[in-house]
Amino acid sequence: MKLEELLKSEVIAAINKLYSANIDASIIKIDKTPPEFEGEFTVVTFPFAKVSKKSPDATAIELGNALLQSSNIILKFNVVKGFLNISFKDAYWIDVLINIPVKNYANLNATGKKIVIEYGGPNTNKPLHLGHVRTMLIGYATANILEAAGNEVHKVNILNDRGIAICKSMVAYLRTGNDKTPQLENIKGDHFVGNYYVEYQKIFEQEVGVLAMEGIATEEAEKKAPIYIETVEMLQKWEAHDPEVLALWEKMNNWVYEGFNETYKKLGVDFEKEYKESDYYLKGKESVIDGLNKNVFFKKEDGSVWVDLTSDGLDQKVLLRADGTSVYITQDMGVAEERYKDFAMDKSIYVVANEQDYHFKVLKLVMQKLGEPYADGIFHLSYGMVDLPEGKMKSREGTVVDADDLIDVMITDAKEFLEASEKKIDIPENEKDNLYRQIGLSALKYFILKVDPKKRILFNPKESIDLHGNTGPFIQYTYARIQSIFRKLDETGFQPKDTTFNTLLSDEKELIVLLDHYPDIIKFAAENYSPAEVANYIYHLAKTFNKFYAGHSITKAESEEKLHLRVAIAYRVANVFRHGLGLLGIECPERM
RNA sequence: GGUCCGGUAGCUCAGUUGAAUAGAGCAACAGCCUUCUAAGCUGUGGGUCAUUGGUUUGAAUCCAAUCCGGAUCACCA
Repeated sequence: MKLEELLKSEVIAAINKLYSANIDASIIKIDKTPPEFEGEFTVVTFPFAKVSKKSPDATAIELGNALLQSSNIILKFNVVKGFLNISFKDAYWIDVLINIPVKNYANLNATGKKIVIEYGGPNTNKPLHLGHVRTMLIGYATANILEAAGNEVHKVNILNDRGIAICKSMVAYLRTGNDKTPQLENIKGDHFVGNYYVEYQKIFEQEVGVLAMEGIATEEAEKKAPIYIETVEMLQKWEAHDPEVLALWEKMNNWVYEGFNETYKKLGVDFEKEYKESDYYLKGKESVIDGLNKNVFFKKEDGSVWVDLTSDGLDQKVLLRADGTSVYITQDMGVAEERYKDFAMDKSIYVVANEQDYHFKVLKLVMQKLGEPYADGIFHLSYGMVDLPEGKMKSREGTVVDADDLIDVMITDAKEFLEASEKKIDIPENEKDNLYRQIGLSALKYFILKVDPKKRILFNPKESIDLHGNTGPFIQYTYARIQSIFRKLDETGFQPKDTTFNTLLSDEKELIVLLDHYPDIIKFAAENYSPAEVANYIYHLAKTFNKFYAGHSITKAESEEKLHLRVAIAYRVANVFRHGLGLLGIECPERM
């Protein structure tokens, strides 16, 4: 953005000289010139018409001439309907190009800020699904982007490991499990435990059906089903620290964690620390009592503790039940407190679906009322739900897209595509599986990350994700083409060097202008917590490079100087692909 | 009902601190491989930016109202 700042100050000076008027930098609007017009940057001159007392066109021409006089990097300008399009000298852009570092480009200066970002948040009674995949991909990519933008970032997970749900799996296992284990059955641990959750539902419905035939109303039957009663008892025993129940709970949760870890690894996400709800759900109580003492919470006659948020436009919320046990928000208070002890963060980002918008508003307000130092830094990165063609995913109806299945399908599809293509990929047999994995995952990750997190996603499992157009594989492919050029050049003993380039074609200049933007894109993506910004930029860069590639040869450039110029461009474009895709958690195959 | 989020091409999405003729991809059609990887490139067709009104030199973008979709408003998590 250096150039735009420079241009702004020149505009201010020129307006002052021309019209003896002082204008504020904030009214100057400088855009990237759209491709259909000549120039690289455009100054919008409508706001100056007031001080020039002339038409925007006349003002633009006078301003353009003044800038041409005062600046030594402006080559020429043209005016269209009040828009002043400015072209800079090729020498300027070549200077920009060679000053783009080939290493650590777009790693911005340290901000000194510490950020904790939470994503994942699985329940331990069943395997991960597409919704978790979206959280994890958004969380992981956002963490990378924030880090590149100069922040100290800590990635954490929260495991919802207690409560009625896991007890359902436990009860069903006791009834029908016969001491089986995931190892014996050769099933991934989380799926193994999830199967008993499904089993619970089956038994439950059966028992409710039997009671219904005895003439009991459904609502009542659901509470009288023997397996439900057993589950409630199980939960009570868990809360009473019954050793047998605790042992079973731990055993089954550990199976689940083994399964989860496998999925994290496949997906390429990781965590610095995992918080278990069971470790902290009691700790939130201390904060609640603290709030009572500070008079920011109040106690009702029955002993339950509440916070009144009506003056903030919300309702009254319960923080502690009448029997003194915690509710959902109590444990989030406890975890937040613990997290601050661990990291003393300036900002806490929670990557959680938008169905919890209300919850996080409450959490932030409650922490602010308690005067916690990290309260203002709480930010809910709210993402839209993932829909299927037939509507919302529903575990009860079995329409949930399983994370492991999805990853496998993507990789298999990539494999089938490559095997069916006539192209001979010149890679060793033992590296092929890795390539299929890289491509399949890239299709999945890019598909999810290119969409603004706020928006809902429509996912159609029947149409396997595309590998053409605005996709991850398209960008990988563009990268691989560049690498192929470099391999060819290496064979000829080519040595890159800085020659004195003269002129630029518009396709070349366009690439340099785009490369110059990259650090600003990172900054913008970090400020907006939006991996989609990075994805869209990289796609645009790939598209622009392919246009250039189709029109001009690098290895057979018109001259030695052009060869070196184009190598310098291509090398930096490839670096940005690797860096940008890396932020999204996507790998770059050297050939494909 | 209150609150929040969304509605842009047949489909999936960009564009929303106001700015030129609203852009991509997919799908359809027509071209381009003796030349660095055709997963590519070029072109054609496709739009009441949900609707109406307002602010402005200028509105997909800001404001108001309405319609449609979703979420949420539990001593569930």
